[in-house]
Amino acid sequence: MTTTDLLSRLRGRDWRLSAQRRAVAEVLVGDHVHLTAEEVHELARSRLPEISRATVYNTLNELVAMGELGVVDVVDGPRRYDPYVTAHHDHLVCDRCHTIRDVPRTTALPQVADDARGGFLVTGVEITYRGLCPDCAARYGR
Amino acid sequence: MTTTDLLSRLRGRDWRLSAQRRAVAEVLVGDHVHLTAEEVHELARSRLPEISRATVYNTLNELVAMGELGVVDVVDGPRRYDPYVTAHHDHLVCDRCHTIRDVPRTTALPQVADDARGGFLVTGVEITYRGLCPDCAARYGR
DNA sequence: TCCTGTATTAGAAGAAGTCTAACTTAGGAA
DNA sequence: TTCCTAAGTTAGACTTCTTCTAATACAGGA
Repeated sequence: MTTTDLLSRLRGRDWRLSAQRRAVAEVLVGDHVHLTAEEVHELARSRLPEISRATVYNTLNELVAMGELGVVDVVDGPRRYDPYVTAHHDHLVCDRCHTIRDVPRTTALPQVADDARGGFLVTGVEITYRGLCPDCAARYGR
Repeated sequence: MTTTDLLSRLRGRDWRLSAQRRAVAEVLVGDHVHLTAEEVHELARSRLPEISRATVYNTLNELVAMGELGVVDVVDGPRRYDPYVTAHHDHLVCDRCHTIRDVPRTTALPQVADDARGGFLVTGVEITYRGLCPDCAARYGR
């Protein structure tokens, strides 16, 4: 297993690693983690009780801008942050409880036909599968 | 051209078509329209000045639940509503100005591998291409 | 040590959407 | 007609999530 975690990647960056930023980065560990800002704050607080909400948001936004953190939008509810940016993957989202599951991207990357692109510069593709997670499917689905 | 517009589709439904609901539906016309709730309210107001925000939101939510209206989430900024639900298509979203462009879905539908699905019931797939629209690419891109 | 720019903080403010309670309306029953 | 009921509408309060602001703290270089 050679996945480089967020914290080690950040050491190689020209980015001041304060105690607060470290606390945020330490919490964003694992390949299948999709935390809300609130959850990150909660967890970071257990390492550094005085860390503020604004700092958590600032840090998350910076990490996203640096490309070190992904964002998953589940339509309902708050944004989720995904530290697993080292391999392309897609998301299964439960329409009921908003659980997210990672799925490897096996299909060939979809392409936009040249004539449909109309001058648009395409830099990325997101595939989101929607449906019901096992729990919600058992409870409400068929 | 045989695209059935939203309003005609609604006539075939068991759904009371009040003046307010009609105003909302009349505004959601066209195959490449992605309005925010605020924009729908604004336009509906020009037909029915006393229509309230709550009614616009209620109506939009009902139409979405009925499957007669699509939702596009652009991560930043408000949700957009897309009356073009009669043909599968995907979206190109500008990361800077949040413009949306429809693209026909030409690729085969991506599939989730059985072993990655893990009991998840998949009901739909959304493909979102991200990048810069022509205007923003000219201004900021390379 | 001083200086400068970056980070952090609490709390206010903003944006988007939902909820509440009162009011209106339409249609059916008596 | 008059009454009744259920559905629809309304203004405005409220929630939730995120960003902004202004004050303060801090770190590293001159």
